[in-house]
Amino acid sequence: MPVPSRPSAKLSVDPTVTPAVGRAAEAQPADLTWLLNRAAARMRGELDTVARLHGLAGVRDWIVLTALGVEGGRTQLQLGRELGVDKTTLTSLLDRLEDDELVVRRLDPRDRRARIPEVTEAGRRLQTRIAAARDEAEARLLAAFSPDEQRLLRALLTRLADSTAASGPCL
Amino acid sequence: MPVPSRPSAKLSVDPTVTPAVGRAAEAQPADLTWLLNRAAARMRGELDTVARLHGLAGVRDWIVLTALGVEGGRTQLQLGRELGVDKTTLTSLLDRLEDDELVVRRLDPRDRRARIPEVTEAGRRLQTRIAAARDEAEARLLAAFSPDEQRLLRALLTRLADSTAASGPCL
DNA sequence: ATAAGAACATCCTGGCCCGGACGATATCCG
DNA sequence: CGGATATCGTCCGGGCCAGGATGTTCTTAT
Repeated sequence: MPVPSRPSAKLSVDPTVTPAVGRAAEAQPADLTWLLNRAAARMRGELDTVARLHGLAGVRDWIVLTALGVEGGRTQLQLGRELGVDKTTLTSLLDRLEDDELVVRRLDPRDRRARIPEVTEAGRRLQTRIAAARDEAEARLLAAFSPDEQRLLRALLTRLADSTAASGPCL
Repeated sequence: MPVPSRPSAKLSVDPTVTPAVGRAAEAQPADLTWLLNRAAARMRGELDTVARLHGLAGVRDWIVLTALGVEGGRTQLQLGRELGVDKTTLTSLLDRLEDDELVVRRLDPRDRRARIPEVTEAGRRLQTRIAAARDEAEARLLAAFSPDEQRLLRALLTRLADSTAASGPCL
């Protein structure tokens, strides 16, 4: 994950690599990988907290809910691939969600081996609530940025995310 | 952790954002949490691959190596707190690194309970090699960005990372 | 000086996740 | 039509990580 920053070279004369592991952020061009992971971990943690507060077991539950809400009709395997979770993990995730009445496993009418998970009305409502809370949390963390900066950040990250993995897993 | 927010969404109503009613206004901003996590996961994966290619078990090993290279003299517990890994996990991490002669556990002369891990010369060399490979990988992923954009991205992320967690764990 | 309590590292146990095997079903091909 | 092969979902075993218990050592108070 994150990496304790290291100067991509340049002005650092020190062969022992750049100092500063976490604190004292320091102005040098901190390693991008580390910066990204740090910021991402923070926001993921925030979202995870929100999800737990709303009764879910973690972020992943919410992601599954969201994915199903965006587009249904996929089998578990397809969904797993899309989300980047192992099929077996998805099984247990869905078990829990189904217990909580947030999703239902319907039989695929065209393939009786396959199950097609669907969000229930309750699941949809919960997903929406959590999304709203997440937006709020994001806004809080972005308070120090001007609208222009926020747009810029989004734009840059979008380009970066797109260029790296066209449609890779997101977990 | 990210959220499968929608693709370039055009006409699809995005459930991840406020469900409002009709509003088509505003090209809704792709969820920042998802963008960040996606980009971060990609880069972390890249670094992990690099670390494995160089004989390590994963990114974490490299992070430990780096942290020790930056500043030694810390006990395992202190190091664990700094890095955000559980002390027990750090124990096994160090076991492996010590087997590979990349670090050594010295006894703290002032507290015989404590061990002070130190990087060996071999460990230092390996750390440097991997850091160089990482810089290369980063540069590759940033190829589509102009120098100005790269600086801007770094600056924005630095602000975000700083504002979120002053000195939280980095794992 | 000594005894009580805290601190450090390790070991052990439980939980989570992935890879492989299994039963059920679908598809292909003769 | 019928058998061989591939696919879907679930179950089982191994590996990894966090939390609790343990042995050793340091610190503090009497």
